[in-house]
Amino acid sequence: MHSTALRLMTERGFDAVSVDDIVAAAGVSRRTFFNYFADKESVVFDPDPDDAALWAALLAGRPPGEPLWSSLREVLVGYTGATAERMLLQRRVRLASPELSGCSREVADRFWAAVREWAAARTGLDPLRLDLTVNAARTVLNTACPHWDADSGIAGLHELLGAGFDFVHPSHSERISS
Amino acid sequence: MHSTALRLMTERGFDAVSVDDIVAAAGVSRRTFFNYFADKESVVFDPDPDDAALWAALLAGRPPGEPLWSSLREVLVGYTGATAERMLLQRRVRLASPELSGCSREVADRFWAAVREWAAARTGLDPLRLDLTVNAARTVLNTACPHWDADSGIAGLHELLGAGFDFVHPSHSERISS
DNA sequence: CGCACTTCATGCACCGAGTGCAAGTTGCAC
DNA sequence: GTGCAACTTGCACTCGGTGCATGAAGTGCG
Repeated sequence: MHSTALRLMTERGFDAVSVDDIVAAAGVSRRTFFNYFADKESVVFDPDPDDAALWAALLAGRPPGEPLWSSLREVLVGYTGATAERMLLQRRVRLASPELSGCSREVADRFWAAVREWAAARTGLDPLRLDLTVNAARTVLNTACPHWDADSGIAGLHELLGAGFDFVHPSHSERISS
Repeated sequence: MHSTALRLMTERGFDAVSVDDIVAAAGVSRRTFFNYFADKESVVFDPDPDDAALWAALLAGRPPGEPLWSSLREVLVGYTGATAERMLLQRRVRLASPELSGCSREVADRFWAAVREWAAARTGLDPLRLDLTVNAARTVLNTACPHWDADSGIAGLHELLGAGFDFVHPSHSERISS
């Protein structure tokens, strides 16, 4: 069902594919679709259920004392690398769906909620600066993706991420996160 | 109609107020509502029609040679200052509407499109870094607002904006925008 | 085998957002 | 008055999304 939906969306674009189209093509009922996906956007942006374990491992694997900003970069590189096919597929859906350009979201909120929680437990940053840092990382990802030429593969995205993380560099994040 | 809608939303929350509620309370037809607002969210987030002139003046008023990052901060301070009542009202709607917490948007896309265009014409930044800078500014605003205690007035927001702009400081933006 | 139990898909009725269109209504210029 | 433009309205319709009850498998067990 998932792949059917994504196929239709890459062919026709997000808005041009209704939920009825998807369930008809996938041979399931409309209600079943909404048992699996919270909404239509979830088809594109929600991670595999077991991705939670993946990003938890990535977060847990960051060496103690590493600057928060560096940790965020590495986790994003690791996560997008491990889910490269999904990222590429997603990119194709976006290219076919100009109406999604206003949607600044590349990975699910659950991911960022986990990141924030992890960062809060790890650093002594005040809440404002903590949110600024995490949201800045999110912005780097969300800004890099539209500039990403999918033909360059996931390495191309990682290059953009690296440049973005170097460019947007919240001050003092190394000193504070020690 | 606009004030009626905002009043209902601050009382009951965004989702708990249907468009039918609004038009019934305002004494207009449902269709007329959608002649004035593109969608329900526009009631909360869209600017006054003549705000466009305001932000255009703010952008045009930045001294030549000023670092892009500083310009963005000053424009945001100026804009939120000039529309202080709206910002405060908006904050109250958000507080009454937990369902809006996932919506990272404080001012309309039109505003940011204008900012981006202005910045593109003004600086020699490559597209990626340009988007990173503008989006970082947007993130600072969107992050500051949830941390804003509306009782502190618009000055409280400006304090958070200042701290945010100081903390998130895209590298070299002074040198490049010269 | 028959029985209970859970799990999952399904149909159905329903709500709310949003659009297209055609028919009015108002007001203004001539 | 007539004509015209701008605005409002009602209506029918599409689509996304939810609550609920039903019913079909599949599983463990005596």
